[in-house]
Parts: sequence; structure tokens; C-alpha cells
Amino acid sequence: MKIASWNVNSVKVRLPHLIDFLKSSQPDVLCLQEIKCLAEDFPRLEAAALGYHVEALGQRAYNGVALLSKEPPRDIIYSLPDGGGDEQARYIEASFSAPGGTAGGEVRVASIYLPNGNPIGTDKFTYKLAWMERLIARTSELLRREIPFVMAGDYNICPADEDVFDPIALRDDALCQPESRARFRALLHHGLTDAYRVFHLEPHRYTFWDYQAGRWNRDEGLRIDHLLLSPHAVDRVAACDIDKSPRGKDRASDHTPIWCELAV
DNA sequence: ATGCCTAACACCGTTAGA
Repeated sequence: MKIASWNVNSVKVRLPHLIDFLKSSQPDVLCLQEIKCLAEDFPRLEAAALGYHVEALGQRAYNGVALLSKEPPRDIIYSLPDGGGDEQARYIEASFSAPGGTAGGEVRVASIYLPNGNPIGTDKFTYKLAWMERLIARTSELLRREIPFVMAGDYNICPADEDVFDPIALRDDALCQPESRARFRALLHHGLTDAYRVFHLEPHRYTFWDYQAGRWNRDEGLRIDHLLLSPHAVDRVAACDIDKSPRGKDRASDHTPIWCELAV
């Protein structure tokens, strides 16, 4: 089962690239972030024409997450289920059968858009840290089920300096703060695994390149989109990589997809 | 030291992103 994640930065503008990616990469589940539209305005017909179900949590103008899948989703939840509510559309989670109905092959997948948190020292950064605490709590709950699951999305966290093109320049950025990184590590300490680092140990591999200052052409980016796997999922992971090709196209998102293959 | 660029929404600029 191939699971991918991509911050598309407006699904309307990126629809041609999204169609290309679905055709060429053929993920069984694709987690989207920053669809930037209401759920009712998601281009469902275009996804359905390629054989994909769509579950979206949207809002006007900002944020918005979605799950596209070849198999129909089950047991969908549309926010972190702690009663804390969410004015911002940042979390959707569902269960999916393996393709072909493999016996026992079921994976729970969440598409998350973790708050950016800039600038530090404001309520935006406080909101980010509080949201991370809620995500840690949700992770603990899922771990108790002892099922394979994938927390996929735009974490807005560079886990280490090697995930940043210029750690000094980003020293005061919310994406690199010790408090942000500590909570990311808490997810790992609870038992999740950064799928990309299972297969790739080299530094300076990125999923985001700012539109400004020629960052893409200079390969000056950030690794902020992550697939975190539960123990039962990491036991089955066969591959994980970043697909840089969408970022090089005209009118690209500033993020590019990351994907993993699970043997389920 | 700052803006660089892109998108949405409303409007011909502002907010937000990371």
C-alpha cells in the first residue's frame, strides 16, 4: 500500500499537477494539506475520474486537509477527537483496506497540517505547541490500539539542523525552535518512526523550497513534511522517498510529495 | 536589515504562508 503526502498550496491552482501526480505515482492513499477551499469546492469529479474517493475538511481561503484513496475510507474523523474543537481545518483521519482486499491489511491514516507558529513569542507559537500536545495525545491513543497507522503531513518542523539549508538564518523561526523539536521528538519517543530516515541518512534532503530568493534553483529548502509510522507500520515499510518532480514544474506548490510503501 | 514570491479575497491593498 502506497501512502503519500503533499501540501498543494491551493488544490484549485494545483489541480493539473495533482492529476499528473495521481496518474504517475498511483498512491493508494494521498494526504493533502492547504487545499485552501471549502470541502464542497474540492474538485471531486476530476479525482473520481482517476478512481479516487475524496474526504475533505475545508475552510474558506486557508488551511484545509483531504484524504484521496482508491479504497473507500472508513471511520472518518474530522478533527483531533479530544473535544478541543478546531476553528482551523488541520486534521482528518480514516481507515483504509489494502488494495485488492488483502486479508488483515488495514491501515489508519491521518492527514495533518500542523500550525506554522511564526512569529515566535506570539499566540501563534503558543497555538502551535498546544496543537502538538493534542497530536501527541491522539498518537498515544492510536498506539494503544496496536494497529498500523501513518501520521502524514506538513508538520512545519525541521527535526534537526541537517534538515535546514541554513540553520543560522532559521535560528529564530518557529520551525526550528527547541520547543517545537522537543514535541516532535516526543512523538518519536512514544514509538513513531520518521519513515524517511529509515531509508535515507544523508543530510540536506528537503520537501519545501520557498518561492522567494531562488530557493528551488539553489536547492535551499527545509524538510518539514513527514510520514511518522506506528511500530506495526514500520515493520512493514518497504520504501520511502521524496518525489521532487512536482516542485520543478511551472506554477508549482512550494512543497513536494513524500511517499512510503507498506507491505500490507 | 529587508524583501524576495504566491494565493485568497476583496479590491486595485492586505493577510498569510514558512
